[in-house]
Amino acid sequence: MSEDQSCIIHHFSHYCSLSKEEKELLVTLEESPTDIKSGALLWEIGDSANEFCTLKSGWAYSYRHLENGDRQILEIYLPGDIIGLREFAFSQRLENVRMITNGVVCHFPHKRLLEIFRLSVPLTSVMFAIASRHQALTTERLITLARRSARQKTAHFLYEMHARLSQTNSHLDGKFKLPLSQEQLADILGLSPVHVSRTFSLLSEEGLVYRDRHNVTIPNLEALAAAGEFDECYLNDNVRPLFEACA
Amino acid sequence: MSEDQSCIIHHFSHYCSLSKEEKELLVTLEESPTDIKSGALLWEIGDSANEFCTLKSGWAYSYRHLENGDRQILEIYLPGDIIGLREFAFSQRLENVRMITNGVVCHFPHKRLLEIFRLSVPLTSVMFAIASRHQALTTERLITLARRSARQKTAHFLYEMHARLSQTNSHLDGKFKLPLSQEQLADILGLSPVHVSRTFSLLSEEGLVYRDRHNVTIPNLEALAAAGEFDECYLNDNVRPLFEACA
DNA sequence: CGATCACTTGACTTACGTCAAAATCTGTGG
DNA sequence: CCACAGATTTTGACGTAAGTCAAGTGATCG
Repeated sequence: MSEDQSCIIHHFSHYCSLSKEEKELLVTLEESPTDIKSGALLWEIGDSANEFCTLKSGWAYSYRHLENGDRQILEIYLPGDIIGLREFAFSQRLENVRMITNGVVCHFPHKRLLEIFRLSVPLTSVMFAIASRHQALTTERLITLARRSARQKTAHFLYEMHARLSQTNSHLDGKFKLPLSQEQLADILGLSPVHVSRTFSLLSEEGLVYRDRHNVTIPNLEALAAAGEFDECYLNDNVRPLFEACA
Repeated sequence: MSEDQSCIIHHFSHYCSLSKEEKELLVTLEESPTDIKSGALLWEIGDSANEFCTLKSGWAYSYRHLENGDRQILEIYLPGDIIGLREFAFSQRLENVRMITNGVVCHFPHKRLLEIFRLSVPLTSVMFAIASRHQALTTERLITLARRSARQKTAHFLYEMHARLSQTNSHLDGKFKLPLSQEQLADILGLSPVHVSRTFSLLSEEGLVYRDRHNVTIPNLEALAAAGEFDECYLNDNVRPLFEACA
């Protein structure tokens, strides 16, 4: 596998420029890529947790069921993301993970992370930075879910997806494919499916978001960011150069 | 400063037994303890982020303001907690942090963390484990805030506080001091202050929680856990031994 | 002993949920 | 190319948890 094809290297390079050795170390995390079908489970709550996955292609999501049968989707994973970081401290899975589309994942055991710790301070720092960025993302979503209106939640989510996709796919230009049903959107946003439908209608009337099946068009990104009170800071802008760590 | 007084060592020991050298390394993180008054800001959003704090004593909380003036409290910090992990990847603070009570904090620069990365794989693992446990906590709160009723939110929060306090203070036995106003509770739980008041009345009528000023009494912990749909897993039970890392 | 602050209680409003029916899309086989 | 079945999505009527406003009741403190 060439380094250029590795989306994990692409992901890491975002934080810090990497030496050849570090790249080689990372490439080993993406051995044995496995095809996986849309709708398939990667793992379930309670499964033993001793590995991470990198998502080479496709979308996935993690979720939990509540006692009343509601489902909360916790995270949407996009190509290049690492799945399962959350459970490094635990012996069991704390959440279910399921593929949204067909995709390819690579498994690597937690032990490999310890090797990284041993071999490269820069990569360790990047892993830590990724975890902390992840945390920032979750926090932002927490604020949105706890406090904001359906309109703001939806705008915020769509803007976030666009922003995250832009990172790897530079010329989206306000258009992207969102392979999620409204029921799934409801489970992400903490709304009912019918209210998601109404909210999309509203956003469309306002000219903020047009949607045809799974194709989303955002004519004015700034307007949508404003509608969702989206705070740029937490995603990219201030990602720390970490040059001290890498130098 | 003796090692026995160090609450950071106590905190870390929870994850993994530490060698003498590692303890010494940790103790250096708690140099220069600083008194800090109730209500004082540790930092504000936008401040440059180049250090963590350990909280030796007292309570603190992090928060953000929304555009409509609402405030969301993101995290309550208890003695032994590390504040500011979230911002390791960022150059600026993403949230405000304020003391709830008088307390003592110790500052240590991000660079020290890189030293830890360099010097000790076990400590690096523990740092990572702490970050991942933190993430688990935030995720659980996200689910609660997004999906559950005021009664469940309140029960969940109180149970969580009790559980976290029990970790360092073994014989609480259902009684503890909660130095938070109902307005602050509202800002944590995503409710209005008046609804917090009503919810406490309800919990009290149900015999689940009694409260006199800032003193909370929980006669039946299991009943409260059930009311809040509290899932033990995510806090302690499954914290990974990490022996492989330490051995 | 007022003055200020935190909490409680009640009346009314609102955003979102629920239920159920209608409309639309998707795919399959004839 | 059409017909039909099963999902999704939309629309409408109605219910409810929690918000808002405002007045009242305690605490705490100079």
